Amino acid sequence: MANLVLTDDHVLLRAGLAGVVKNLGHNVIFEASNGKDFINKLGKGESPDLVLMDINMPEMDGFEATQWLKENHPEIMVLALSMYDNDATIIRMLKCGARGYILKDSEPEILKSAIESIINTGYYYSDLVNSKLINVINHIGDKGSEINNLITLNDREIEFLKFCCTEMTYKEIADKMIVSPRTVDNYRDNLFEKLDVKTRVGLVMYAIKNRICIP
Amino acid sequence: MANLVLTDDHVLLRAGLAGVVKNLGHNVIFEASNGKDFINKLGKGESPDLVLMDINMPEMDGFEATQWLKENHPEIMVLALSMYDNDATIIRMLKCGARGYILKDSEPEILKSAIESIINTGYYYSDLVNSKLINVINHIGDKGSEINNLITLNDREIEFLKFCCTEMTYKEIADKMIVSPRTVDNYRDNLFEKLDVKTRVGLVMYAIKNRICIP
DNA sequence: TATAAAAAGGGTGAAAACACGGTGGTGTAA
DNA sequence: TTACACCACCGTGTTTTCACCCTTTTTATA
Repeated sequence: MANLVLTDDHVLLRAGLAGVVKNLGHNVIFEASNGKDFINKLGKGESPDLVLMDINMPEMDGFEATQWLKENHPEIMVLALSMYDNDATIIRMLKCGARGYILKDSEPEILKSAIESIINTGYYYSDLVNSKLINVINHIGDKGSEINNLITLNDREIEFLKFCCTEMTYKEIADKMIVSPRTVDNYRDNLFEKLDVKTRVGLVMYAIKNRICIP
Repeated sequence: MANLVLTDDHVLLRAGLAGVVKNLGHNVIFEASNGKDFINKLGKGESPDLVLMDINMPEMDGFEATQWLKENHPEIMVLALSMYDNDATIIRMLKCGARGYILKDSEPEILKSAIESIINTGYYYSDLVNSKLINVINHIGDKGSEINNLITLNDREIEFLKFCCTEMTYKEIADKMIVSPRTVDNYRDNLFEKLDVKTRVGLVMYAIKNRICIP
């Protein structure tokens, strides 16, 4: 029996999770609809053992909220709960301090295992996470591997990627970002190299897969 | 009190929905994880009054399943349950026969209203749906409005849109589709006109928004 | 002040975007 | 039947943007 917090912007999913975890004998001390909401509610009253954390949320996403917990309340553990199973998201979430990562279409049985494992051992490494971790190990040092460049996407590049998902030309993007078109060329070419893509469509697909741009 | 079926590929969300609708005094006769699964399970045993239908599902999506119900079991009503609130999706789902459309991040109160309204009156038109419908009315006849072209996307154009979401050049797409590059130019230009976009990125974003391409 | 990183630039060939015209098959209706 | 509209397909161009190759200047930080 543990004290949990649910953080997800989908009320109905939260209601479902609450029901499931209560059936598993755990206690939901509060629910939050995004990272900001979570931080606000934390501190008032009891502190949770474990947070079930959605990733894609408005205001403040799961990455930021988990990172914040790592820095401010390292004793509170996080189980990431996501719709997506792409490498970059999983690795990034683990880097932010998540103790485990499960998909939203998991069976309740998986959720049960994950919660219990994290409460008892501090971690839950599912096959999904393990396979991604192995994948990372196998690709360390690979030129152009996105895994090596996860953290090296700076604010400027993220901003640029968002603009790439619009119908603006690079020249227009340069105007928006108040830099020379040549600089934008550099942003693009660096990202081509980093993300191992060759066209703007490749950039757009990367941005969407990694929720840099929400379509 | 009505007999419901939940169709969604996310087990945890289904569990949540089940809890919520049971609390509302309704009866969940079975759950399905996608359209195909739903059709298979239908017929065995009791027939539902209402189906809570997710849209984006593997195997067979909510559009197809709802269309199938309209043609084969028009007495079974559908409440669409979606993550997304874009015009095209809502209109398409209503065209397929859905009696209402609510977002997954709705409050349980909304779900309650929707279910009761559909059971009692046959329809649930939320503000969301109404605003989209009004939007449609206001844009009927607008040149380039995607609303007028919802159904006129043919198989060839859909196939082309999928290829647009890759890093292939138009020439390579032409080879794949076994037509002349010039024909591909026409596909593209027609879609520019139909979807009111000006660049390939616009096509990609449309394809993703409308689940023609799943990133 | 050495050094790395960010920004800006020049030039080139390929691709994309846009324009205008043409063919053959289909269906509809005067 | 002829005429018309419609659609899928293909051809020849022009202009703009993209993708990729470099170098130089500016800025930041050790």
